[in-house]
Amino acid sequence: MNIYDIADEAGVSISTVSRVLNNRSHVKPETRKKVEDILTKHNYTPSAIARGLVLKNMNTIGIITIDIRVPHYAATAYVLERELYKLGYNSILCNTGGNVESGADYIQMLNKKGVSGIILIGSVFQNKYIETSLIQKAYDLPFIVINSELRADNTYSVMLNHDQAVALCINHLKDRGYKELLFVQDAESFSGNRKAESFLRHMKKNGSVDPVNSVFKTIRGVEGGKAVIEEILASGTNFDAIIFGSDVTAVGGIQRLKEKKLRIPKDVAVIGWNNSEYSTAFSPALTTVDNQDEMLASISVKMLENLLSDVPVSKQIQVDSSLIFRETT
Amino acid sequence: MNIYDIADEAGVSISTVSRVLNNRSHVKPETRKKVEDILTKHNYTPSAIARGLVLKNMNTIGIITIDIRVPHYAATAYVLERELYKLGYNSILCNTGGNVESGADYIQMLNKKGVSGIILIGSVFQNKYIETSLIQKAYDLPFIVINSELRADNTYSVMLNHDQAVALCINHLKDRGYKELLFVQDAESFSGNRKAESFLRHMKKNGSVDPVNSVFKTIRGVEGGKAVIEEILASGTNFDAIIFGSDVTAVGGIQRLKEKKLRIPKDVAVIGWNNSEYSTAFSPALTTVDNQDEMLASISVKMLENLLSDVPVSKQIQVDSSLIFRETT
DNA sequence: TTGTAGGCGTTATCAG
DNA sequence: CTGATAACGCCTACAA
Repeated sequence: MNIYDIADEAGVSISTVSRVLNNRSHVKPETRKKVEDILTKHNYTPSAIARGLVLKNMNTIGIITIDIRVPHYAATAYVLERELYKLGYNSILCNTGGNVESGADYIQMLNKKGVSGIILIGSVFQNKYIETSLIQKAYDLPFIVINSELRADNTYSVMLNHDQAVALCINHLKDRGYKELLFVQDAESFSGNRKAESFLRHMKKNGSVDPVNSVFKTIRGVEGGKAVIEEILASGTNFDAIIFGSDVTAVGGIQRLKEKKLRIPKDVAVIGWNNSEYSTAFSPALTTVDNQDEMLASISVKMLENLLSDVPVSKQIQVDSSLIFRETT
Repeated sequence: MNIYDIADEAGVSISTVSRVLNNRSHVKPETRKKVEDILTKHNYTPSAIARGLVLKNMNTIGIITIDIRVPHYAATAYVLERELYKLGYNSILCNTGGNVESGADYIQMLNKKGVSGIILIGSVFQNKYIETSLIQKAYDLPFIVINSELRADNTYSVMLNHDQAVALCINHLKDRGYKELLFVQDAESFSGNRKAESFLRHMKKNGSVDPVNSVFKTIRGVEGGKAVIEEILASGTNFDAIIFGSDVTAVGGIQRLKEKKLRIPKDVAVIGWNNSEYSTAFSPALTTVDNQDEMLASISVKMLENLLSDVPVSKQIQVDSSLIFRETT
């Protein structure tokens, strides 16, 4: 059933059918009614593909992430998809699995499928490869990058103000009387690096004795958290507060700290990051940084919407964070 | 840049270009080479939309779920997307947010965008509305339903063998010497109901004294777990083992049990469900049911692939589960 | 082996 | 207010 069939049955031309379909003016009420009846009678829906061909636009956008199973990414993707849908767009989900080439592939596919734009969640691309090959493959598509950045035209970044967030943590801990702060970086991503750098910068500024040795690295997760505590203890570093790059890692860290008979927050204060389910799932409940996933996602959609209607948009937006106080500080 | 431009530059017709594009035979090697050079020179990729119009197929499939933020669903979606991509399909992600009408909307959109099939993760639709309105909107599309079912033609189900999984739990607990088993249902979904029904059936078969009062309901999550323990305790029911509908809820339950000075697994055995991150994040590590998310997803993709190539496919597939033994039993 | 022409289902531009 | 007709970019008989 296509527009011709409808036109025939209504005894009008396809132009008229098209007009009522897109409810344009310049069509007599009676005619409109007649066509609409037939439309609903057949439960007719126009082919988005054919429309896409002429409009060069399928009302879809691509969402690329490393792995949708990461709760933090899923939270972002959820809001993106829902907001986009409200605006009439469908979302094509792409998981690169951490493979950059696979990401470039996706971009090419998305491009030929006529997406209107692409939103990247996190550090999907981290090397220079991207800035040559990849952007060529879709140089006229707008890219929104959440919590990372791409050095190319028509790419826009929306990110947490990591620097401000870290400052929040440090000030809170200082206020509470903690003096020897540590940061645990549990990802080599853009955000991970930013947090660590900010931490170092603030510590130096505060005249901390040995800021350089106050950052420890581990892998994200409960085990990583346990391991890094061992490492910190073994290093002989003095500390009375630890900021973790994410809640899961913090949870692992807390477990090991407890096993070592260190009381929280009496002996050691702990701050997590993400305000995830983990932060309230166990006792003591984690003081944590609100990652603003929903906000970042909403802003990204708004930005894309503006971009697509030629409304000027700033190249980068940073969103301030807030601390959620619970039992570990 | 389109197929005409390429043809012009190569001094051939568009049919020839089309042939090399789809690497068909019947084209002289030299001609092919010549065209290919120009193709790569311009980094040309054919428009999937135009191709879709004539082929009536965009090589995309729709994935509908209630909420991608649910880890269990995200795990499924991840595998679905990756496997589908290997087969050349892109995935359009849809979150209904629990709204059935919104789900029907999605189906209509997917249909007019020319998806080749739709995969539902979980109990996206649970009422009769679906079976009339919804199926009409896309009656010729194949539907694969994971861990739920739809009463309509061309819908196929892939699900965990809940009955076998529950039997596994019960037998394991009995073997360990536990006698008074309880089941906590934490979702009114298809799976949730199936687990509870299976539990009841097995308990009756085993001649349990009061099977009916051995199922308690709560809401999914840490708080739900805590609450249901209070309820169980208040009810005066005797018990020495509890099977929870999911790990998160079990984790909450364990916390409250511990607070009540009940030792695990000495006084009470606990089994979770999903083998999620929660099951190993805390001590004691949860004995849990493997939900087989990856397997269900893989099978779903395989099924869809067969369906799309007219290979006969069974209407329903059930996958046996296994128990992962840890410290709570 | 290659080229021509028609069709896929819309939208858009002109006339009328 | 309405109707031809030409795109949109590709695939595919059918011809050559």
